[in-house]
Amino acid sequence: MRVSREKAAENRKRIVETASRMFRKEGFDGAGIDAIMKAAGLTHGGFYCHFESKEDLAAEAVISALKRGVEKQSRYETLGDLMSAYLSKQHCTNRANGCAIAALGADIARQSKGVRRGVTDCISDQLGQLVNLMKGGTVVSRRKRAISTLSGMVGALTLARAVDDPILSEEILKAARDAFGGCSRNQDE
Amino acid sequence: MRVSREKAAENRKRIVETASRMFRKEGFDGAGIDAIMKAAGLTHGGFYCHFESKEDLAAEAVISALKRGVEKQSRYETLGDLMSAYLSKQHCTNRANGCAIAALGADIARQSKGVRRGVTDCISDQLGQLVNLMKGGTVVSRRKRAISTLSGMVGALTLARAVDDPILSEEILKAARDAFGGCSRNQDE
DNA sequence: TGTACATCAGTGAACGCGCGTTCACTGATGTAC
DNA sequence: TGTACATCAGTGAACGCGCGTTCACTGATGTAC
Repeated sequence: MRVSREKAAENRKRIVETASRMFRKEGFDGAGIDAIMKAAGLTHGGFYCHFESKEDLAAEAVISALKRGVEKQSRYETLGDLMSAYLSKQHCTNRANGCAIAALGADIARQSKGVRRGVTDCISDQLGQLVNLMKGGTVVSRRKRAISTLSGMVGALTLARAVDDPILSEEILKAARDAFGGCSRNQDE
Repeated sequence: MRVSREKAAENRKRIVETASRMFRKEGFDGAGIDAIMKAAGLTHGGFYCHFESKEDLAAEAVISALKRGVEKQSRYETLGDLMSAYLSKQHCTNRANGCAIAALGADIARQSKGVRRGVTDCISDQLGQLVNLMKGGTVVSRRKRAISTLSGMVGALTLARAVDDPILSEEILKAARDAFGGCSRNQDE
């Protein structure tokens, strides 16, 4: 049966948010439309009232997750605080609500143009924010440090999650926190 | 028809190598058994003469790729050389023959115990090698730098591949080369 | 404001397809005498 | 060394299943008068 425009918009939003979490947890192929719709409290048939295809939803869901991530990141005042949060055991365990780049990793490169364009924009935004957290040095130097810091963040989380041994996993997170959390100052100073 | 034991062993090896490349290029879900066997010059039915399941092959293929990667890495005498190769445009483009961790990324964390155990061992080996390339500082400091360097490598490659814009992609690789390639010396010295 | 009709979000059965896996069969290889 | 038989790597058809997608239908919502 038909629902109000308001309710429909709510449903659509809920589908995107649910998918965003499920894709991060289970991967693009791991989360099916039937499972996503069920988790959003609907039936799979209605999916195509809101989206053209699964690919279409994937683009929206990833961008939604990344935008939220950029927003969350903007709340930290120092690089150290950001790093403690990003490279925490909590973030490492909780894939569904964390960084979409680390959660989807290499699969992003295999996705449609829509997904990749959105990801590119969000990474640019994230780098811009990181540049602002860097202290000292030229703009060029700060930008370089922002890039290597983001690389370290994503890589460390990927490694910490890939590894089977909790001790090694924690060691990776700690080493990366120490290495990248403190390097907001230009080391030439 | 039956083939000689020698030939069968060759075939098996070729399946693992083909799968190793195809998984890295197309992901675990992207490469099907039929396609892998065809690429190896066989038909899909014979697959189960060699492996118990696709999961079984995945574990072997990933470990094979990682071991080859560790071996390749051992040929470099300085961290700078290793970084130039790892963070090259060539490696960024050529996913099929490159680092399995960067190529499969977050999907590894979603794989079976067999895959993850093998990955853990190989990462440990890779870290051990990186420690040897680090100059100056204590063993603890070198180990920490090895971890943050590996994180930076994997993260930078993941980002450079995820991004849609070739200029940003190249910028990421260059920034990471500069940041991590030169940091084999302890910065406290 | 009330009534008649059109719209369309959501339902659930069905479709086609590709996947991992199984199976009866083949025939060259390996083994026993 | 030669012969008879057992083995088993590889073939190709078939199976069952889950997936993304389609479709006829429902009935509350929105609209036109």
